[in-house]
Amino acid sequence: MEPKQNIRLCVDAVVFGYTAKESISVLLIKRTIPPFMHRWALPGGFVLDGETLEEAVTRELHTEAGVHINYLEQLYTFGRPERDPRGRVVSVAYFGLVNPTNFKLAASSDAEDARWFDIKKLPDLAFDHSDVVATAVKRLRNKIRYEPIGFELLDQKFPISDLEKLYETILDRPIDRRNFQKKMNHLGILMGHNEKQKHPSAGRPAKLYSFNEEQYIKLKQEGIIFEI
Amino acid sequence: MEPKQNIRLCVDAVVFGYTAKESISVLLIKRTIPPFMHRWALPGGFVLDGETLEEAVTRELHTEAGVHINYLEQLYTFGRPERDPRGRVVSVAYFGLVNPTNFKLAASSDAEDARWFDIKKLPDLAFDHSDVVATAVKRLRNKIRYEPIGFELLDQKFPISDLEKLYETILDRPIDRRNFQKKMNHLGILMGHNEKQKHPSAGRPAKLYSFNEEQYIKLKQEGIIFEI
DNA sequence: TACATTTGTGTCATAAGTACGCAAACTACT
DNA sequence: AGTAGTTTGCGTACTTATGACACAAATGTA
Repeated sequence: MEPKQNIRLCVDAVVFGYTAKESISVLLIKRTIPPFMHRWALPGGFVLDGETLEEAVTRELHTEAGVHINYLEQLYTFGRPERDPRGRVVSVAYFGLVNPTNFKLAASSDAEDARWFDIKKLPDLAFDHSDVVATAVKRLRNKIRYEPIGFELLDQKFPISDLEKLYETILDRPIDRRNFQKKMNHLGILMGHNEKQKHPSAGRPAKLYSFNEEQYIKLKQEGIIFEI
Repeated sequence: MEPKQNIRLCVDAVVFGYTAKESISVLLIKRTIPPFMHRWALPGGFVLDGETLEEAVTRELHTEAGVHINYLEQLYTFGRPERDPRGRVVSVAYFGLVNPTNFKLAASSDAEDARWFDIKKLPDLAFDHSDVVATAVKRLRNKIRYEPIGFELLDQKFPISDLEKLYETILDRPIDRRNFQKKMNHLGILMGHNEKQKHPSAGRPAKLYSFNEEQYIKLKQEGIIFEI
């Protein structure tokens, strides 16, 4: 009655980080085992029988790259029968954000190496992982326009210009600095601190802000839509 | 090296239809086999080894309910270990839209019955299917605000007021008829026909329109954002 | 023919978005 | 010190979008 299936299930994670304050990076690991041995790939692996999908992703990220994740959501499930040379492997992909300055990447036994790659300069990836990354980049571009996910990528306190540059990088278009500040102040999801940027390379030191999550949740409940 | 997995994969479909022109319905089937025998559930079933996920959904919709689908996209993958009493079954849920006036529901051997249910008056569902439906309703409400999916639910030619009532139903709030018309005309994704509504119950007969997909694709490429 | 009803078009006030100008606060160089 | 260069913070004027509402046109019905 229930057909015998020969399908295995894995999870993969597309984790974005904002490193050099000028480009968006994605976390990749170098495979130590076939197929695609010594090729770069997304961190991920087979789901264990008793764990949830989120647990599987978190576990793999920890063991393969030593990453503690700030934000994680499900992205898409890739199920093309030919996507894995070993046989039928369906992969549930996740979308993650971290602030890379918070920790050091640590490749484990499962991975030769773990590194950040600029999303505009990716190497050839294993499996269909370039499709997965492309899907994640689309999600990132869409999502940042109406949800305040940018804060997960920055330090806790930051000048508004950092946030603006992040938006410019992700959306890949210039944004008027003054209108962006006006909009952010108007939205009220930033909390000002009586602190200033320490060592600006040049120019007037900027006031530091942090994300006011309480205010954001309040606005969301009132149905106010955040959009850039 | 690769752990022996005991996970099975199935697909489920949340198919919406706009029937009585006053409420949104979802397609459910009555199960003939345990678990949850004789309970209402989403159409779906196990994925076959050689088929894609989309093929699996389409096949199940066809065999269980005789439905030809207008629009289909992936919704979310549900993977809680306890979601199926038979063991670990991960389900990839899909989101579909049809115009129910185009065909007759036909329950097959796999289902005792297939019926449309008002999304506000759902019966107790099998498995975690009420979570799945809730996720799909959220997606429907979000999606209709910035993508012209409403057309999949209406006849090919329709008066603007039908489209407006559909939006009011899905968003569950009143919309100013005149501003809605203005906005639709301004967007230019409607194509007017030199035809009028045949038998209006009362009042001036409305001009009939159809969706101008070409124009929509053009606008989308130019980066113009559609929003209600 | 009068009336209820629904559509099509328009107006007007207000809110939001866009493109700038300019002074304040800092660094670096002379 | 003083001056040039840079970046921030705040403001202004113009354009565009949104929301509330008025009114005539086209139909069915009494």
